[in-house]
Amino acid sequence: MINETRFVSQELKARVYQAMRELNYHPNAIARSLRRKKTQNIGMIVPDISYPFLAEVARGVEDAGFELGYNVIVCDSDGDLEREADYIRLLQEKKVDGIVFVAAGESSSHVQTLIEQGMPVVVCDRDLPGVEVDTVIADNVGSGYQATEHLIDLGHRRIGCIAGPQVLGISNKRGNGYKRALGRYGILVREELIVRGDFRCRGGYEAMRKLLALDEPPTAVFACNDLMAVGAICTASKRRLRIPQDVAIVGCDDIALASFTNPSLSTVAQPKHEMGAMAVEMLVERIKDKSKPPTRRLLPTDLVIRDSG
Amino acid sequence: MINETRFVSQELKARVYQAMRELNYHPNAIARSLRRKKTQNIGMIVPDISYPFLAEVARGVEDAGFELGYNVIVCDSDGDLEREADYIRLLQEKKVDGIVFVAAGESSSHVQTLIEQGMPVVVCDRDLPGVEVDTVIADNVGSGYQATEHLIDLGHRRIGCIAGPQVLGISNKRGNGYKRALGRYGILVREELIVRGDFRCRGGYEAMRKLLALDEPPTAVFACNDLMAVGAICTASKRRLRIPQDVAIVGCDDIALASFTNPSLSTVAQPKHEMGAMAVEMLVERIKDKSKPPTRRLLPTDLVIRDSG
DNA sequence: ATTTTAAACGATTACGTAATCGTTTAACTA
DNA sequence: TAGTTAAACGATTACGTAATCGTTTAAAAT
Repeated sequence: MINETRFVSQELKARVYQAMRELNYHPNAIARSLRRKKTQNIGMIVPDISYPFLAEVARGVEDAGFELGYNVIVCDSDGDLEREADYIRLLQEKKVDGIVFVAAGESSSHVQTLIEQGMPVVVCDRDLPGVEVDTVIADNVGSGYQATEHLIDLGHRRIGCIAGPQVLGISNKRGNGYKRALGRYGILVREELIVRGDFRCRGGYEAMRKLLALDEPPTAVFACNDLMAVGAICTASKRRLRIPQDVAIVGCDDIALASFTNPSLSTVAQPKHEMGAMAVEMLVERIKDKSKPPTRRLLPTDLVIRDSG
Repeated sequence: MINETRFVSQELKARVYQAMRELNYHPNAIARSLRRKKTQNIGMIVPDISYPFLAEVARGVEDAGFELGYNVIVCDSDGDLEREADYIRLLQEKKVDGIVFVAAGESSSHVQTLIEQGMPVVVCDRDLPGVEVDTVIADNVGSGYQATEHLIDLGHRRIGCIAGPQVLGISNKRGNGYKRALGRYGILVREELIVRGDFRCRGGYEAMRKLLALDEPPTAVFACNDLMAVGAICTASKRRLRIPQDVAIVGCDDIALASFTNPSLSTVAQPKHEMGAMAVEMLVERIKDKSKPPTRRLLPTDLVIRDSG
């Protein structure tokens, strides 16, 4: 009938559609979901949808979902493992067909549990160790490497790094790329040149102050995301340092504002929208075939050279 | 039983919960929705979730939804009325309990239709003319007024305005506030001092170029949002103009970055998170009682004076 | 002792769809 | 002409819940 499951004569078809119009009939997706055992809904769990980077990833998820016939239930875990667990339970009860997962913490237990219960999951933007799960991620090590290599190419040897919250954690691949580039070019990694930030402007601002307070401040700085780079530029400007002559600064992400900072920000562009869209594509593949082996996609990043370094 | 609809003895209760644990039983929200005729889901229709302002509003919606027991299905209309209509149909078929609506265009026909069909709706962030609907909105006229009055207080008389896409449309309340402030202080509104932008950095950048190209450029500029203000700062900096001495600039929104531009951006802070949260609270009230008269909440804004003006 | 009342719980049914099964009619083969 | 096959469609049932109705048992009232 309506769902083209068998042959229906033209005449009856016409009469049915006519009646649908007259009665203002619209299919009830809830009843349909109950019967078909699929909802055409997917969940997206993120630490904070208002964080610009994730907002753009979410937009990619949304766009691909629309294209492929899925609605997206967005869940802000707020970096809170308990709230994350609450949302996971809710999404399971609401029978979403799959989940795009941007983890709140380093732990992989939540995803592990989901997988074991047969829920299709794609982990997005971060690696979770020890879980066999579809993953889509940007080349973060490569990003740090690209940025640092660029600064080395410019002649810098004393290069600082404004890292994320956990310098040693799995999260800081970008910091690892920084170290690898230094090593590759025979430059000693100096721990005093690596300062932690909080991935926001304020953290970059404070971190830059610490770097500039060193006896021998760096001549260039790689900030592990653009927000912190903006904070770092702010610090340098207040000190009346010229960028890039006195300190060069390179960020990471390429947020929309990066072209319009003062000076404009050199950065390593991340494929944010693409990452979200690919997560959904992989998720739909997984929904279709739950038995195939998990894949891991590493998306390349682009060095964008502007005026800050 | 589980839903506390009648008395059950302690003993049986214990046995039931025991069995639930043993069988790993979890209620099926789809079946429950079908039976109860409510889904505990709400839809949020926005032009673009990756636009920072809307991302923060969405976060407010998400937080209040979580608190009140609702999940949020986010729908990006992408400013496209057809896609908006598609999403509306989908949300209706999926039987969301209500919709938070940030309209794609100026037309109110979509909302009008929703209302007529009995769907609870709260319009957020923009007024839709001619529809009786719950609305929560920031004081945009007041914002423009506050910003402009501040510039007048600083002694400026020749004040430019970087407006949104439709200068005359209902959308540009902030521009109207600008005009009202000028009028209030007996300053003539000069059309050549009002330039349209696109609400993004690029548009602010271009608009500022136009303003500076005038025979008599303004000594101060009110940009109708912060992204355009950042673009304007960028233009002024490239021209080696000092801010605020040569041109003062005031923005609107107070995005996270506003404290870290160079110089830091004076702006009119909008209650973004609060607006989203209030939209959900109003929506839940509406869901409870569909017959009460619609209300309109006007949220106050705050002038934040920093270094740019 | 008999009736009344309430506590406690089992059993039935509707929600709106889609898959399955079964029935009618016509066409086609032997 | 009888038997076979397929086209076209109506009718039944399951999906998992919650509201309603009905039944049993015990306590309370007369």
